[in-house]
Amino acid sequence: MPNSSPALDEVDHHLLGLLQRDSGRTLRELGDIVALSPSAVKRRIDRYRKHGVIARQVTLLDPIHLPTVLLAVCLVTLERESSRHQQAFRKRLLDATEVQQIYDVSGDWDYVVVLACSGMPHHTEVAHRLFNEAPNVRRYTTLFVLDPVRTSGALPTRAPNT
Amino acid sequence: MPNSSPALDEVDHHLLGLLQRDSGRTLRELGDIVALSPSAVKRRIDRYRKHGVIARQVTLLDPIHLPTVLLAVCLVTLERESSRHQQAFRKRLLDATEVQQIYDVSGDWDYVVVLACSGMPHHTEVAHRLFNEAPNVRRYTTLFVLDPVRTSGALPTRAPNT
DNA sequence: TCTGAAAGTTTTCATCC
DNA sequence: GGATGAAAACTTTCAGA
Repeated sequence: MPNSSPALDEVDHHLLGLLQRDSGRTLRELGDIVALSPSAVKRRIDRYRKHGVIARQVTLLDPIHLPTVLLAVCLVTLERESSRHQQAFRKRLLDATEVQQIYDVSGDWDYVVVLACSGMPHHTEVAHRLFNEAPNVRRYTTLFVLDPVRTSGALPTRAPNT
Repeated sequence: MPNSSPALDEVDHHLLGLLQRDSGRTLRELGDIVALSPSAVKRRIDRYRKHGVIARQVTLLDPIHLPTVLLAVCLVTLERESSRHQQAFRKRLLDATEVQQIYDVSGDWDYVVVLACSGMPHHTEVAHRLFNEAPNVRRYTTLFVLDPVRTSGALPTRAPNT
């Protein structure tokens, strides 16, 4: 069970926004921006980590500079929504390194899955394994990414007018 | 125009994989893993940056710990694919902070757009502004995210069997 | 291009407010 | 919670191979 996070104040929202856009700044730079000492900034960041608000820090690569990368958005509907089958389907996806994103959604489809493969043969193999061979996929369609216009963004840490 | 990247060797693939999963390691830790001195690791990372392979370093938040966040995947088809209208549509999306991801895709839809809003009223307002008020959106559908099973992943830096 | 060491910064931590 | 300052750790740079 995740820790219930204490309320975030203005400085927290500011810091989390800064960190989501660029995690390369030093504690001093962050402190200068939010008017706090480096150690005060550190204590806050340590708290976000402890409470799980911060999941992790990563380096994002530019797909444009990796010409072999073939991104695809797959829309999937399962045969039955029994918990057991859902779990099996999810596990299969989570175990595949090619699966960039998985969203369990409501609406016309059950899942949105973003695949990052190295070329079409790789994609075909992965899609076949994940979707055709799965016992409970009713239907799926693949939208190949022609241009990854934006591939990551920040999450809002609070309500819009707060 | 982006620099054409020189070929990546084994160590490069290894390093880029490590950095994509966790950018918090020190040069020494990375060096221990790939059997290189800290300065050799640094020279390589500097090179990735210079060539644009590394886009940026960011902190990822856990949507589960931001209970107000409402994620949605929107599928959009435009009225006409004229370059001018495409550009206007893209600019609108790129200017909106709520737009997490934008994929220009082939297939049943023209664009896949991931929105991160703070609650349903916010989402409704954003979707209305981006899709209903746009002059060239023929149709769109919204898949609300019930569970963000996985929200980020690494890109493959090379072909699968290389 | 690597290593290893020196110089410069940043992070960490103990202490006090 | 926050500030400060000193110690530890890390990054950066550069000479030498």
